[in-house]
Amino acid sequence: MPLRPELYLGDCREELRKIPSDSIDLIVTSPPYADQRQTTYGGVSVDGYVEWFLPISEELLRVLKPTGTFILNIKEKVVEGERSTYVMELILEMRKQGWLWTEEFIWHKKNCVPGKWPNRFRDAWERLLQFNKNKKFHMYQDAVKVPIGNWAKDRLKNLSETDKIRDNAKNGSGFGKNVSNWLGKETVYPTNVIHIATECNNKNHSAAFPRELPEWFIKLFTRENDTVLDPFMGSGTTIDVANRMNRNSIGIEILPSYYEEVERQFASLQQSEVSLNESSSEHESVELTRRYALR
Amino acid sequence: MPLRPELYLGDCREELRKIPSDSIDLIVTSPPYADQRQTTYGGVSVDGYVEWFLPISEELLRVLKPTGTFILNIKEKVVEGERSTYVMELILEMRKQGWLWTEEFIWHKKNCVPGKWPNRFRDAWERLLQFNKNKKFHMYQDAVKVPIGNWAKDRLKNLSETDKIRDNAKNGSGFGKNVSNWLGKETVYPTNVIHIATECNNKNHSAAFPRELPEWFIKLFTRENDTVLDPFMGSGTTIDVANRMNRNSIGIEILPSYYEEVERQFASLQQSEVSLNESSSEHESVELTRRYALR
DNA sequence: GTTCCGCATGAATCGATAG
DNA sequence: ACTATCGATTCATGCGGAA
Repeated sequence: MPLRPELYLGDCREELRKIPSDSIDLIVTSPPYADQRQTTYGGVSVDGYVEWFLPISEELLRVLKPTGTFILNIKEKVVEGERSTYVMELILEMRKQGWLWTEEFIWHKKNCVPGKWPNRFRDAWERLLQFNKNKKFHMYQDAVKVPIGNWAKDRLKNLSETDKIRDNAKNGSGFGKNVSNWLGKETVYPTNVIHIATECNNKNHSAAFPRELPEWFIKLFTRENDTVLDPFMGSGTTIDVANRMNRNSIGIEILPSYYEEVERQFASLQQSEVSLNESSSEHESVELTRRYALR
Repeated sequence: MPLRPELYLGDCREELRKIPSDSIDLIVTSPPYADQRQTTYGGVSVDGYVEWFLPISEELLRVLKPTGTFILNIKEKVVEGERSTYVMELILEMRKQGWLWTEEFIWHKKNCVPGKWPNRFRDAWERLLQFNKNKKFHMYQDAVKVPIGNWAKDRLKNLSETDKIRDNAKNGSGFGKNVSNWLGKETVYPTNVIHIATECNNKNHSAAFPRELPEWFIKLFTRENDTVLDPFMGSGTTIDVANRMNRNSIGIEILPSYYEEVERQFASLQQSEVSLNESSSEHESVELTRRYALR
């Protein structure tokens, strides 16, 4: 029986109050970065960022289960030639709230934004900050093991010289690969560097971050029927991935256009699932298995 | 004619005073992390780390040229299940000293230490913090260009009409491109993620970083005959690389065993130079005299 | 069914110019 | 002097239609 996401339209500072304490297993979110996405969101300034975020993180601390995890995707921008310090300040302040700053994963982007400047290179990484309420938390490491051995050797053989120079570490990546290829291969635990590309389709809009990112953290920190929360839902990537992975999901979005789009998406999904159950179309289930490698 | 490194035995808090102000083009160093290498700097505790480092960074600020760069390789350790915050606190304090925190490069380690812990994965990255005295500094970006990706071979083979003119992004993001400008392009600028392997030669050195790391920064931030400083020389990797790249180099090391080893290494190099020096130019000997006068 | 190939898309930043 | 706007610059990827 498919789970249905719980969606809220509104400012998460308000909407979060409707969520019971100690009820969420995993929060994965990518809030609007300072002075970014001005066209869609109001645009939180660099100076006021920490002050703006702290009431939200306070609520997130309340709703998270003691064994749960909060993954925050963020990156500071450059201001007058310097990296801003608001992310560091945010970490320090969140610790005062009671959060533990457990780990910092790195999202190493294979395709980062282009551009050239006289005194800096393109920014190819973002922070994935892990916060917890307690030193003990649920982590299902086996769920994200990646293959190694012959598989990696064969793959490396086919890479160009360029690729060998720039990217021949397969240990930290390999997400989203077809699981059937891994059968019979040895697997190892990944590292704290996640090396994947941003999604850039040539359609109307692309996702905030690639599906593999929430997928990886959902695998790592939750099991089926656990609950995943994204207080900055956007186009609903995290919620959609969680839903397909049989997790309960809660999404909050302040922009009606995004909210309605996600709502439509799940309404139509519900429809197709009904017909799927009736005709049990082979093609659809293969498609789902291939794309998300779940279940 | 080969340059000779200038070596100091002692605590860099003292030894740095012997170096003239505004004389260094690049500082690349990997200081002992908190609670590591206890025998050398007496085991700097996590709590006292910032306090210990600030007098050193103060001196480094003094000796660096206005156009120079300071690259600090550091990573916070885990204390009681949490990442320590001393690196963030250090950045904030160094900014108060007058340093600009220009950029944070990531060293993505291809082969990181093996191991497994119940609630964290292997640590596959370290920070390479870039600090400067001014917004304008020397950066020789062309010296570190890397081969272009394979996509270019096919992509640039036959250009479409839109490729031949400037093609602005449809969404008003401000991006645009003129692909025809790329014809014949074989190299591109790198990103701020440096993806190289740790060296695993079985020498009994503790935690020297791979030669490619200082080499990359020396290429990027200095030219020949510029001066490179490593106040925590260790086994002398940075100094040796700088020397071979025809940069002047200054190394400070507190441990006699390390110091003597590096000195021996360059003494033997000197031997082979003596025979060459009989036909040496005026300029070179003047240079050597000046260097030794500093000691 | 595959593979090939064209194309649109970026959580950007700097410096010059205008108000 | 100080702020706001605008043009220039850049590269790897996934998608979809064609071969």
